[in-house]
Amino acid sequence: MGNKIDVKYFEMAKIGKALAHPTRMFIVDKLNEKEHCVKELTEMIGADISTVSKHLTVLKNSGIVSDEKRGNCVYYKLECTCVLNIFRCVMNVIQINLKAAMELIPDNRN
Amino acid sequence: MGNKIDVKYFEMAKIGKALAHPTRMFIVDKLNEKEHCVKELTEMIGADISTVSKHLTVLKNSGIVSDEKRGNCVYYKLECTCVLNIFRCVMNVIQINLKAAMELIPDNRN
DNA sequence: ACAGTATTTGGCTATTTTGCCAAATAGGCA
DNA sequence: TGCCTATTTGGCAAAATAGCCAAATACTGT
Repeated sequence: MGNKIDVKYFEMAKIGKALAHPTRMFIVDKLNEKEHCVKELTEMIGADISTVSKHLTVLKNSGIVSDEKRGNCVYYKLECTCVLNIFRCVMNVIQINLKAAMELIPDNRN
Repeated sequence: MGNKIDVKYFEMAKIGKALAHPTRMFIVDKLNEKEHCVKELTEMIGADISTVSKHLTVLKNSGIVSDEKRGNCVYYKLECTCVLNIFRCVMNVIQINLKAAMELIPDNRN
């Protein structure tokens, strides 16, 4: 790969990677409302619990979420709420894309 | 994969994926300053030009950058400047992570 | 200690992503 | 037209990611 890329960009990409999966985006969105344990998230997602656990590990390793064990369960919560800015921006990009796509469609008033 | 994940999160993850590579983070950072053609970026990055071209295609497909052909060259520029918020947030997360890491290191005043 | 619940880890396969090379395409200019 | 530069595309091998199952781990309550 490119050998002139500063370490900084690898760190940044690590956060990008953490957000590069629908399930993880979903998790971040849910944790925004309130903390959840693995089992709760698993039920919402509908995948194997080991899969969900691994997604949570990815998010934790990137620093986006943190976990705390209480009793039988491990609760995850958003560590950095500025991630929500990312959400807003992402929705913005999607909207821009959508608008551009609409313009390609022939106007049906003609 | 999880069958209960809304389409919305797939769209969001598509943008995450676009930012999930050091080279692409680098490109976004450079395009923030000013537009660049593929050759210029390739020289900065130090990879094969076809590789850089493919990274740019990924960014373009996600809607983050746009391209314009002028004469012999194709110039790319940031389409959605709100991506810079993502940058700020990402740097923020990195800083938080760093601080946490520092606290693990035994204080050398002792 | 034992059973039950919640979570993580190991292992394996399937899929996706990368990155290089070579070839194709496009525009500028003699 | 023919040559040169810039860029994209096709193809392929290497690497990274995802998701499931089974097994290991951790904590609760009996």
